[in-house]
Formats: sequence, structure tokens, C-alpha cells
Amino acid sequence: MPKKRILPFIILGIINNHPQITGREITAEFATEIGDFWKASHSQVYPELKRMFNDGWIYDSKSKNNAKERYYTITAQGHEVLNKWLDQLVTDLPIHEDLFSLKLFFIKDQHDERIPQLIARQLILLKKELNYLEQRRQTVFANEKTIQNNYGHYLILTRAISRTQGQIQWLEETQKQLEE
Amino acid sequence: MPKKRILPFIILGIINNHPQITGREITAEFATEIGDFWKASHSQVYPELKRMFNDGWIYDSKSKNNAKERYYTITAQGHEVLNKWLDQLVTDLPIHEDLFSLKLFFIKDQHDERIPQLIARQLILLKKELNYLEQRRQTVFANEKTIQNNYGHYLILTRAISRTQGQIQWLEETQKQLEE
DNA sequence: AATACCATGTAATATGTTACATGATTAT
DNA sequence: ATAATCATGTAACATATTACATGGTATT
Repeated sequence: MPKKRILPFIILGIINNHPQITGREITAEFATEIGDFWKASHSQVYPELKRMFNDGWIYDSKSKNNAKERYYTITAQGHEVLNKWLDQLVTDLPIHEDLFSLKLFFIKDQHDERIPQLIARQLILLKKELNYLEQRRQTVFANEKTIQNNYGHYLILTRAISRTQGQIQWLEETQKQLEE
Repeated sequence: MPKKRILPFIILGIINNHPQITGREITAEFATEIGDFWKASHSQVYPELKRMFNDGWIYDSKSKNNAKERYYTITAQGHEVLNKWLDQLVTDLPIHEDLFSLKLFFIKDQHDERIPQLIARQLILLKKELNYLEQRRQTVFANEKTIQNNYGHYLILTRAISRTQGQIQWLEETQKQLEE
């Protein structure tokens, strides 16, 4: 059995959230909104859009402004496919392909200099991330109505903030213990 | 520039931690010890071992018990390569290819039934994971000496436990709020 | 009209997964 | 001796990344 494809469902979800979206804008979503959970380059997106169109999940219309540009919108069948996917419960936790953990794993000596170095760097990265996430919560969810109308998005942003804070806290505690 | 390969360094680290290890045992590590951070099947491992041998990172010796079996050990050059990799600081946070977050992202309505369903399932998975991780901390790090001699491993196990606990806590709080 | 960027597309390469395959070893 | 598992290896397929490519559009 081939590995389950996820990318088409993500693209379908994006199109559902943004009717009349272009391939370029979909690609941009992977660099911003969804960027924290998934990545895809335009060379993946365009062939996928073709397949989805051929399967009747989406339809397209030509732009009046730009000869190449195409606007994609989800079809009734596409809605069905998306909802069927959303209805399926998650069966496994994801694995965290995490270089930080991986490198630590191979360092055996408690007093190896590289442990505090790796932690210090990770803290820098996580604080930058936390800052970015909190910024987004403020700008994207400025009013209560936006929260109610994009509740799932709001939840995962909140969750990401909480998770990042937790990681920072753990690292800072560990950092202190190492100094003793 | 091609994407940076990580698998060979992981395998190198495994061989460094377990001299005279076989390909089969290396593959097994990906299903247990390292399984939380990285996955690799035997069809990836064996060709990689060949390449690493050709590059002089490891050497092998034949088993006396089994005609096919080979024991791999790291070379001086391999040590250099591994340490050079470990010395390099991490430059980016990993992305979390997380179906749970992804599905939530596409659910807009605050009262959509699927939100509590997804959360309930995620809680089951996380509690199972927490149980497994705590079990491992008890069995693998039964005494203080093991901790000191595998400090990096101990750290990331502790970190994984803390992270999982944090996620469970956040989900349970969110679950309560949704019930109100 | 020269330059930068937009918008899409494809080719070459790298990586990963599943399935297929062989013969050795162990357990019953 | 038969079945299950060990141990390695490869082939076919699926997916992902990087680089290359084309022509349109907007800016100066």
C-alpha cells in the first residue's frame, strides 16, 4: 500500500478557505499560515493542482488581469473529499525530526561543552519563534469575531504558543542546572 | 545545492554508541531508541552503510555465527566526521508535520463537532505516549550512573516527557473551555 | 527599453517507502 | 524437515527539492 498522500488535502483546505485563489498564493500560504506545520514548493503545488482539477475536486477560471494566472475554487465533490478527510480521526502521533534532540542524543558526557551550546542556540531560535507567534496572534486575531470565524486556526496558534513557552521554560531550567 | 543529508550522521552516531553493531540492529534502533526523532527502514540503512564504508567512515568484520552478518565499527575518520557534525549549531527550528494541527486549521466553526473529537483522540494518543516515555525513563535510566554516561539521551527523554505533559495539559484545558 | 518581479511550468536529482527476493539460522 | 525468523540486498514506485526555463506584467 502506498503512503497516504496529505498534500492534496492541504491544498484543498487552502482553496476552501480562500475561493478564487491562485497557485502562487497557495504556494505563499506554505511560507506563512501553514508554514509551521507543512512545507511545499511551487513545483509541487502546480502539478498537484492539475491532478485535483482532473479529479474534479476543483475548477478554475482565467484571470482578466494576467494571461497566465488562474483562479481555483473548490467543487461540491471537492467539499465531500475534504470533509471525509477531516472526519477521519488521527491514528498516530507525528515524529519530530528534530536536529537538536538528535545531536544531544549522541553526546554522552554530562560535561560536554556542546550541550550548553546547543541549548543556548535552541533558546535563541525558540524565543524568536515565540515572538513571531505572539505577533501573529495579535495581528491575525485582533477581534473576537475573527477568532470565532477561524476557531481551529486560533486553537493551533494558541497551542503553538503554549508549546513554545513550555520548551523555553524547560531549556532555561536545564541551563541553570548545568551551571551548578 | 542539494538538501543536507542527515541519515548518514545518525547511523554514524548509532555505530559510535554501539561498536560492532549489525545493519539489522541499526535498523532496530530506528524503531526504538531514535524512533521518536527519526525513522529509517532497512532498505535505506544497507545502501547507506555501503556508502559510509566506501568513504572510510566505518569498517566491517564478518560474523563467525552468521554467514551474512557483518559487524560495523566507526573509524578515526568517522569520528572526525561525526564530531564535526555535532559541533555545528542548529540553524532552524524543525517543522511539525502534524495532522492534528493541520485538520484543526481547516475547521472554522467554533461549534464544529470535530474539534472535541480530534482533541479527545489526541489526548488518548498523548497519554499513551507519556506512559511509554515514563516507562522508558524508569527502565533505561534506572541508576544515576546510566544518566551520567548517556546525558544527552537522558536530557531529550526528559524533554519529551515535559513536552508531552504540556500538550496534555493544554488539551485538557481547551476541552473544558469547549464544554462551557 | 531595461530591470525586477509575477505566474506558471518542467527537468534533474535526491530521498524515502513498499514490495520483492535470497539464502542462512533457529525452533518445533 | 518444516516453519518462522534472521540478515541482507535490490527493484519499483512515490514523494520532495533544486535548478532551469518561459513569457507576462509592473516599475523606473
